[in-house]
Amino acid sequence: MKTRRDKPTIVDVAKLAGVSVATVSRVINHQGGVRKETEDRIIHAIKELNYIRDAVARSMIQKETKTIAVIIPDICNPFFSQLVSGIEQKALKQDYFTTLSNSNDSKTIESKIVQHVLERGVDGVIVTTSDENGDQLKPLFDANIPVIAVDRVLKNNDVDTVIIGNREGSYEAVTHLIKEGHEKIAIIRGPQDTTPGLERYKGYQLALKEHGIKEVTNWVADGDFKEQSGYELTKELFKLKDRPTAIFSSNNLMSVGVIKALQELNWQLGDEVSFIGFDDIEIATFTNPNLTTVSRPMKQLGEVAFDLLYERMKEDDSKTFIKQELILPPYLNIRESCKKNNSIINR
Amino acid sequence: MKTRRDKPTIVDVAKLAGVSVATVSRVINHQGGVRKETEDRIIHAIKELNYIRDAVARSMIQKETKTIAVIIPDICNPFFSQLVSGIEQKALKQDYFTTLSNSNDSKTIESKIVQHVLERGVDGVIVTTSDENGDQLKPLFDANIPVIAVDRVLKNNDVDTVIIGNREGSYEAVTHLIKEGHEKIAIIRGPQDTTPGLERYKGYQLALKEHGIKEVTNWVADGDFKEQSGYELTKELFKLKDRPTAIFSSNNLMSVGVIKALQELNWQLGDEVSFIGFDDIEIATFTNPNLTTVSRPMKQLGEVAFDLLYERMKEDDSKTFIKQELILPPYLNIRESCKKNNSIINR
DNA sequence: CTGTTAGCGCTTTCAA
DNA sequence: TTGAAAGCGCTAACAG
Repeated sequence: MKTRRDKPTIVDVAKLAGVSVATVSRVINHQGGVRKETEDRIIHAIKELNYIRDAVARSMIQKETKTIAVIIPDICNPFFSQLVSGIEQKALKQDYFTTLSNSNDSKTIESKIVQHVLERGVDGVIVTTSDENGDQLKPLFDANIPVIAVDRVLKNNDVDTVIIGNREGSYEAVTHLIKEGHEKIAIIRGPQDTTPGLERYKGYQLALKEHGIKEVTNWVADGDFKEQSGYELTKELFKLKDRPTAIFSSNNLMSVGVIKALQELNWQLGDEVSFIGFDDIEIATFTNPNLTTVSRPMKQLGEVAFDLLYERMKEDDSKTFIKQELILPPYLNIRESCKKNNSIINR
Repeated sequence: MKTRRDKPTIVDVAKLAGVSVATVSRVINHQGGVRKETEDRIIHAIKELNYIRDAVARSMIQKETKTIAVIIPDICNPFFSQLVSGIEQKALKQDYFTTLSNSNDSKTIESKIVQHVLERGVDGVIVTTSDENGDQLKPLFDANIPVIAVDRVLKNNDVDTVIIGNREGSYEAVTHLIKEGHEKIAIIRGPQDTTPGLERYKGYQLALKEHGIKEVTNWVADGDFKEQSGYELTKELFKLKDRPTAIFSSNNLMSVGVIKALQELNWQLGDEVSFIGFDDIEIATFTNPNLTTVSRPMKQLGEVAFDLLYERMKEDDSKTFIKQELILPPYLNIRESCKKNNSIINR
């Protein structure tokens, strides 16, 4: 075990310099009002003892934390990196410090994080929860710490929320496909018990309906937001006698699976089948043709989230809470994978 | 301004439960030896007041915080995500909590992070520094907090270090190219004043030398580890009367630039020019042919780093410090972009 | 089983 | 210009 007992304290310095601790404290904190001569003696003693003031003891008195905590479910997902990046930048401008924790999509871990965050003290929290029911965040509410939910909602809590228009995004994507002449459009759905999974499907349905296209059961495939499911479901679609002429994938990971399957099947992207995926993805510009995607302003999402949090932190406690919900619009990143192509349409 | 002065303390709980603080402390820390009935009363009081124990005050006494800080230069770089992921997992097993901070490759910010980390208290720090000179980390050393440098060295400090064999990696890559029949091999270098930049170049030189191939100035291009430079330098190489038959790129971002340039130039990858890049990259399996890369076990890097840190944290201070330096081997991820291809070699 | 009390190392009145 | 002393919130002997 480490022993840090032998570290010199302010008392040691005071003794060596022949002054009181108060005086030492004054020079350490550059508060002035100390005779030059005394100060020199103290500084000398500090050097002599290699004294370092204990930051922990200090922060016990100086209560301000100027710190916010960010909790995300997957640090390896580039979307969250972007999000955090946006938060951090804004925070720094207001002189707030950001600490990041990764729940790894585990409610248990998220719960531990909350505990930790609370014990060490923060002024506010921004969270993309691993569980939209949100019981694990209750201690934060109890402690009256401002919380902002981002990208995922908290179903049973009155919490400020910033999300992206899921339904609008997929609606636009599918509409675009339709405008390009497609009618046989498949969707690879995400889990229907999550907001993004459900909402993106609803957007799909809406687009079809508005254009008088009937939904075909065979073309609605149920994935789980993971790469493998996109891969497998694409292979299923390929087997169909009546193949779709376009595929809409509900998230980035599944898109990767779709593209891999397409390559293996030799199902020509852009030529025999069009594609749009929800969420941008690094490989988008390296496939041939490039992938059209529904993109989300992740960085902006982070910025907005911080702004909202900042407002809450500055606000007086007594003010009655009125939940704010912001929905940022996604945008269609039109590249080549969904271009009108007569060889598809008229075959 | 928020007022949180009124946070309940252990004294409040004690009062409400009608016991002493000692007893409250006992139940908080699950030390046992408290009558069930009393305990219930205390727990009730804690709930009632929404009491959370102050970790800062606590760690003033119990010198352990069970928390480590990780400092990285770029949260958006997937390599660091992987690294952190490795650290976190190991840490969790030993019941350590990980907090992550992003210096954004700024020495100033890194310095602030250090200050913050010190004030809130941690048992150890793992850092990929933004500045290999490392003055900004001095306060950590002064405070005698164990520090592990990872992926980047700290030139002027005696610090345990875990890195990947940069020289070996590029040596292997270039050797592989040579074995495939290439002699005209270009390198896109990184900045020569950074360890990775320099070392990777040295590996390149070594491989050439060992196989009796003379280095050609025209084929040594100076990049800056950013995508744009890879892109531009590839275009320069293409203009050469005597074009190389293979390109070795010193990092992931530049590789992306190289591939983009190749596509634009219609300089056929795998057919007219072979390619190997240092660092794996998501697009590797989406180009045609797939990209061969020098891969690094980032996750393992993180695991090893934590193990080392753990050792240091458990160690007695009195032990004289002997710097440890671990170098993990990279490995060649051979895919298709460097296959022997007679149409290249013998033209 | 439970309470009293002495710190942890520092900052900050209040006096001198 | 300096010092004495009261905490910050908690833990850990030591007593009962």
